[in-house]
Amino acid sequence: MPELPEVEITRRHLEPVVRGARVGEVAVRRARALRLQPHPGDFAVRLQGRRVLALTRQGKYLLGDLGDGLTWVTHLGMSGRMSLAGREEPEAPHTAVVVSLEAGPQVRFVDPRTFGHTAVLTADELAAAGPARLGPDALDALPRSPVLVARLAGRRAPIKPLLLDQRLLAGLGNIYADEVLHRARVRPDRPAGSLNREEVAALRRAVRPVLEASLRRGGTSLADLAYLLPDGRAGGYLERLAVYGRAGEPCRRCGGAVERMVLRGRSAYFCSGCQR
DNA sequence: ACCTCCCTGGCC
DNA sequence: GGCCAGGGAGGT
Repeated sequence: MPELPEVEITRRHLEPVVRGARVGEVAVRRARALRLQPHPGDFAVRLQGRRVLALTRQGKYLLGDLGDGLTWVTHLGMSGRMSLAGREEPEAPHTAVVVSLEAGPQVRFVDPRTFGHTAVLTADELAAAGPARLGPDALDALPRSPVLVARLAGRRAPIKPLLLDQRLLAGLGNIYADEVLHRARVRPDRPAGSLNREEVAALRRAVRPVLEASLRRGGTSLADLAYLLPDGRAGGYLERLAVYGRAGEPCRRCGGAVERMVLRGRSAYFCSGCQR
C-alpha cells in the first residue's frame, strides 16, 4: 500500500520531471478519481497550461504547487501509483487520469481499487480537505516523545489503530505501523495510555529507521504489485519486513512465530515473544 | 470514539 | 461464490 515511504519515493521520482514543466493536455479516464474536486470540471481547466512550481508531500498526500493559490492534491489510496510514460506507451488498466507535460512524458495516475483521488484546489478548498486535518509528518516533523506521551495519556484504545490515525502522526499505514511497533517491542493491542515513557520513546525512536530503511529499498511492493515506482520497478522492502504479512513465519529477532490479530477490522502482525 | 462504506483483483 | 486487502470520508 502506498504509505509514507512509497509516497515519498513517488515524489522524488516525479519532482525533477514535473518541476517547472508546463502542463499540456489533461485526460480524465475515470470520473470517480475526481470525487473530491468540488466541481469536477475544474480539474482539467485549472491544471492545463500551468507550471508545477514544486512537488511536496504531507503524510500520504502529494502536493503540487501550481501558483495562484492552486494546489494539485493527490492521495494514492491503497492501490494507486503514479507512472511516468511516453505518450505512445499503452495505458495500464485502471489508468484514471493522464496529465501530459509539454515537452515531457505523461504523468499517469493508475489506481485499480479506486480509493485514491486527485484534485486541483484553491487555498480555501484545500483548507477544508484532507491535508488540513493531518497531524505532524512522521518523517519530517516527528514530535518529541513528551508530546506523544501527552497525546496518548489516558487513552484506552489500542496503540496500533492510533498509529494509523493521521491526526496523531501523518504517514504511517498498516504495514509500517506493525513494523514500528515490532522494532519498539510494543504489542499492537496495548492500551495507548498504558505505555510508559520509555515505551513511547522507543516507539518514537523506531519510526525514522523503519521509514528510512524502506525508502532506501524503494518502498514495499506487495505480491499484487499494486504499488510500483513511477518507472515501473517494484520496491524491494517486502523481503525486509519484520512482521507484516508474516504470520506463522519466524520472527527475525527472536525466532518465535509471528502472530496475527485483528484490531478495528484490520490485520495486525506481531511477535508475542519480543513485543510486550 | 466508533462503524460502514467505497472498489477491484486475487485467492480459497 | 465468497472473502479479503485497506485509507479515509461521512455518519451516528
